[in-house]
Amino acid sequence: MADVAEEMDLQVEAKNQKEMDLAKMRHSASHVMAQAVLEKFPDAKLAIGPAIDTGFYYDFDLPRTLTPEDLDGIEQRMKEIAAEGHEFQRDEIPRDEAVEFFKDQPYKLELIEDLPDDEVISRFTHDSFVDLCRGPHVENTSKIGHVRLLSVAGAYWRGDEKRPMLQRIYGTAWPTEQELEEFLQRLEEAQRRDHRRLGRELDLFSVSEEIGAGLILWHPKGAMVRHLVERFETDEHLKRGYNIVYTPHIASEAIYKRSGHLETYSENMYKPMDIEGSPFYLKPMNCPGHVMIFNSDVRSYRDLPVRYAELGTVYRYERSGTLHGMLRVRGFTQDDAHIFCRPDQLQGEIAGVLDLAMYFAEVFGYEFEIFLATRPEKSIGSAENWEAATTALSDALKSKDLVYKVEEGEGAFYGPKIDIKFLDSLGREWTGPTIQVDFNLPERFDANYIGEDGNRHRVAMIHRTVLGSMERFVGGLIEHFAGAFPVWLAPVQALVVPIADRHGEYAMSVADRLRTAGLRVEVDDGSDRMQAKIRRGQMQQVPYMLVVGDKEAEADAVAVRLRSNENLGAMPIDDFVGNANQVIESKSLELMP
RNA sequence: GCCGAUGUAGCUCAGUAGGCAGAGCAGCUGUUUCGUAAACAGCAGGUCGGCGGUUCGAGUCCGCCCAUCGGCUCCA
Repeated sequence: MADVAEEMDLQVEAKNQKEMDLAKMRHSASHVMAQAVLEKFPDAKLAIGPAIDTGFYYDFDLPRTLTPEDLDGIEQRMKEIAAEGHEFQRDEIPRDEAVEFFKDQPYKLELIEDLPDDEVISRFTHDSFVDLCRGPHVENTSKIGHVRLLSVAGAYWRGDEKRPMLQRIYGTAWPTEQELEEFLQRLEEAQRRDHRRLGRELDLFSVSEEIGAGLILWHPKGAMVRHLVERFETDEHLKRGYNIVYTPHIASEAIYKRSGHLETYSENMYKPMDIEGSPFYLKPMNCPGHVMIFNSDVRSYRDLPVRYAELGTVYRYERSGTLHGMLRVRGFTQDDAHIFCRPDQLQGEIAGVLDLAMYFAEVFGYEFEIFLATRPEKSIGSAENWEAATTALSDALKSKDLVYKVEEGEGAFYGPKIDIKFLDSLGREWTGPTIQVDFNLPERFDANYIGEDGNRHRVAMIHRTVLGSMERFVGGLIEHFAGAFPVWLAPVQALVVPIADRHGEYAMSVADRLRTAGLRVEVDDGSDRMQAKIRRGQMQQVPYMLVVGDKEAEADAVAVRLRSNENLGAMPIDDFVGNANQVIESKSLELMP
């Protein structure tokens, strides 16, 4: 038993080894791809070609833009090179020789220039292709795995928009054909779940060119999902001692001067509008408003902590090319809150937020990963404050027995933070809760409280969100559940399906009873055959389809079909209502108790 | 914003060589009244993303603009 930890270590090591092998294989595949590209375009300038989580890429400066047909040809040639089994050979060369050797490759020259003086410069050669590379590589080109080229995209040299735009070819490589197929199927599955596609198919939301890019129109069904999430969110906050506040959507320039947003955040703020000669801004953040509420009165240490929560709608400028469905928008509603407390209350307050975050993760069925970001190089606030706040964050995490990873220097300039990433049912990461300690705003707004000693003290401030924004969160939910929301969130929970016209009246009476019992119900009283009605219900991911015909009308029953394709047969209406309400009240992810 | 691609009916898409704008699904009307994932027939539906240009004639060719999609973070 003593060896459990050791066993775990071995597993971690094995996992790391596997990842390294995969990266080695993929990076080697990128070299083979570069050879194929260079054969096709002898004048190509090579940039970099690393392995990434999903495969690999290589950036090229080419005489013309690539087409999908080019990719087919390049992939074909890669397979030939792989079949020929050329050995990867490493050699080291002095810096001046490297400069001479890569004299026609400006990007490689720049890379060499940036290498530290004492760095060994190495090349890898296979067949006719030589690349500046640290390695490592697989032994020969036959070991690059099962490769598929995926897409071509623009990418700035070194990610810098002031530098040349290169062409990047993305590919993936896997040890076996089967793993490649599984990966491609996961890609398809992700496409099938895309919230933009499901948003249209399930009539949840849309974006109108005439309203404007990056601005979400919530249709009744999507709005219902959002409403239910918000209601749950609000109830939980009230239970946990938060006070709800509302702050305006626009505010005068003065406040953003004082908060510092005009200095540090103006890139994301819209141009001001003129109100009787004074500039007003659309609010990009809710914090200044909450601070003003805190400052509207003298606060005693006995009043603290104060927790202001707002489903606050903010508007931020995002560059047109970065917009993405509901996930990256220009106007969105945060489930925002600011906690004002004494420094000695920080840890407890942070623990409270963690508790809430963990509860939400559980209810929505997300796994999660936690990151603690510490003081960056450029920062404000005293070393003692940073130390105390960072300790409060980590102690709060420890008090909840939560495992976390420290990200040194990744905190905001105004304070350390905890970032929690939700992992959805496909294992993909989503922005989750964040908890930030803020040293900046209390200073700028002189936010304080009267202590036991009768003196003024600087208040401690926590900025936190649990769901992020309603747009991003609901967009994430759509993909997480592939549109099949748990019953408590389903916009339509039950679809009553009369078999023939003569059952219409009974169907209506069933629907009325269910509505009275609090369920969201629709009746499909069209002249389609039952099969067609069920099909529509299935495609709309309605959890319960209630078929009613002669037998059911006679027995005061409904025949319950679940969207999981299970047919439960006839059930007294009261039994169905009891079951459904149990599922709904418990926010179960199952369809039946 | 930048690179590339795309934009035709509510949705998915076809449209050949520049010569009267099409299909399936959805919608509407009628027939059918049916027991667990698509009944049958008919009808209607379009500023071909927008603006400008070339042409006798533009969905098709050219220019500008808008929007959408894939990227621009994973650093030999």
